[in-house]
Amino acid sequence: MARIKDKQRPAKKELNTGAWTAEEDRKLAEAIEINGPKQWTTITAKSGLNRCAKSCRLRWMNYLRPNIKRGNMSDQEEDLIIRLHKLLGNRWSLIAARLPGRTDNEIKNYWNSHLSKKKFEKEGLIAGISTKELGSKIDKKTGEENKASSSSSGHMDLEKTMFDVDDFFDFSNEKPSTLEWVTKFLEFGDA
DNA sequence: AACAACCTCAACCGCATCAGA
DNA sequence: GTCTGATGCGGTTGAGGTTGT
Repeated sequence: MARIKDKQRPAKKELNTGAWTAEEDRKLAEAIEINGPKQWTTITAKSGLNRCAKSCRLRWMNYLRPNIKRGNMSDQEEDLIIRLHKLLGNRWSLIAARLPGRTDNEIKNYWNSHLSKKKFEKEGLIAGISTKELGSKIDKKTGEENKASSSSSGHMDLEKTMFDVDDFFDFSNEKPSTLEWVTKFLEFGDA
């Protein structure tokens, strides 16, 4: 899809922006096959694509990468996202790392369009707020709670009252001990 | 059928962090 | 230690599709 904003933006190096074509996808995939999904500046240069490295990386990560799951989220996946979001907040890449085949962008979009609303509906019912009233509490565009109407989101409360997630554990690697802790946390949520 | 309002999601932007010189 | 380019991440945008009136 072509974006007006991108078309209007002055082209610094006449780079292509906007929606990717099938031909661009093919060129990018070929370049990655040769060079591997690293060194994006090299890939960009060798592919002959008139795109910036950042754009190529994003396209690969969110669309062209093998084993990407497309289509609806399963109930299990949805449940996992909700729990991980409660635990980690908006750390989409970390959440995506626990959902094989899902991208951070996809999870972020899914959260903003589906789950944040569900969350507020649930919380609204508990707090005695009708679904209609929730409309004014939730930002129409993002589905997030309006800052003016509430001081903090659910996960922030958890972080403030219990511990600092950043300090408490590091999800940047795949250590089995870390996974074990998270698994225990999630099992605890089931009980 | 026509229009408006709302929703979805691919893509971009700005910033932070990392790595090498 | 610091500079610079590359990479990664989260927030945001907006075109196109869908649903409601």
